[in-house]
Amino acid sequence: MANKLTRNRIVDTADQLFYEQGFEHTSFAQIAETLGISRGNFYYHFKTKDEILDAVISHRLVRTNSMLDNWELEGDTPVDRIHSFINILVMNRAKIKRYGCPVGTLCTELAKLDHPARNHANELFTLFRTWLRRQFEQLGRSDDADELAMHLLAFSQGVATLSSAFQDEKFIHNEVNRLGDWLASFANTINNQSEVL
Amino acid sequence: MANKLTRNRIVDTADQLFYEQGFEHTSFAQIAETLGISRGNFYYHFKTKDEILDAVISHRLVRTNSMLDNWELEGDTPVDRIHSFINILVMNRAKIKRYGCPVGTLCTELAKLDHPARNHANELFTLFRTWLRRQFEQLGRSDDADELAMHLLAFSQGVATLSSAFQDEKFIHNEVNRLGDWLASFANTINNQSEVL
DNA sequence: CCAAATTTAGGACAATTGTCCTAACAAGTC
DNA sequence: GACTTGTTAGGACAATTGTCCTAAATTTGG
Repeated sequence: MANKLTRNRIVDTADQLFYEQGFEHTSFAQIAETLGISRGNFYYHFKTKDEILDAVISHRLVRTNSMLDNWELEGDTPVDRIHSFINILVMNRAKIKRYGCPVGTLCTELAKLDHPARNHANELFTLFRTWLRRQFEQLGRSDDADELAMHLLAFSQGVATLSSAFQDEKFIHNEVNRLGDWLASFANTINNQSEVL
Repeated sequence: MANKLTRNRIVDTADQLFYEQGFEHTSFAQIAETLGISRGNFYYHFKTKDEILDAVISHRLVRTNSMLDNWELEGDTPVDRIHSFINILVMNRAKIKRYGCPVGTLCTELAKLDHPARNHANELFTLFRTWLRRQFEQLGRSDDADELAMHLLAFSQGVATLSSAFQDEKFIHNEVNRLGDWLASFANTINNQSEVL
């Protein structure tokens, strides 16, 4: 029990490699080699590749959850908090440009593989969706809070996909600024109807 | 030379399988088996897996190009033509729900694999981008035509990603309607500045 | 109808995959 | 210090991967 350390290191490394190379393209051997441990040791901690995937997803869920919790404590207004979400794109722009969105690309891959862990991975999206919905509700938009949450989520996904394809960080900045303007229209007048789109 | 047929059938089948399962997860053997031809025959037409990928991408480029050309002939106004683009989401909603966007998912996968054919695949995006930009220019939005094109492209990507993750066709309809409203704001007043986002 | 060229079938190849086993090592308990 | 438990190493396993070869079959052209 003393050595939860190795297990955690496996999860961390797998997490990173799955993100950068994709789940299927990352092999047992490569994770072990990256860590400098033997495949036998690996097998002791995880019987199957799917088990690592599950552990990685669970780990991401925990991390994402605590990140969202922090934003809820830090941000004074719902607009501030939504801004934190949008700013992920800017903060992680270098990695997004290279590998896309960690959530979106994983879910897309698992969907194509028709992988059992698909629903588990989708919970990551649900986490963001629910959190965003709550923010919009607090903005007095209870009627279309979920719609707005999905809209914002979709758009950030698209920005990640295109900035990766075109290798363009400036595009991220452009669209984030655009989103900032859009978000500002909520702040100015509570309960007004925002512009279309 | 008479038998360009087999080659075409290989490309068609590979195209479909790459879309539904991903490039890496689709094997030589599986394509051959699906077609009912031997792997040896396969090798006669394509020496490497990358060659098939290139052929598939080229084929998609040709098809996409002629589709865009048709839209340019059919649509009376730029708004009509852009509508044709947006409607891809509705037309292909069933497949998009299952496998995501054929262009986006392929580019994402090749980016993670750091595959030589990456740029080739990205030309598919460029095709749409250039075409959309031209439509917006014809709408009198020369200044931000490219920005609008990228914006629209990004958003459709996001819609595809999320509808696939949440297995939700209704979301596609919602967002397409939203885009319709947004687009209408261009039609009503040429050269007005549209709403943010 | 025969010879040349194209196309196909089927199997061999080394390399890699995920999985599994056994033996050695480490650590703590009595 | 012996013994149990948890951890690691290293290799074996069948299956699958992309690639390549050779021989048979088919089509084409004179």
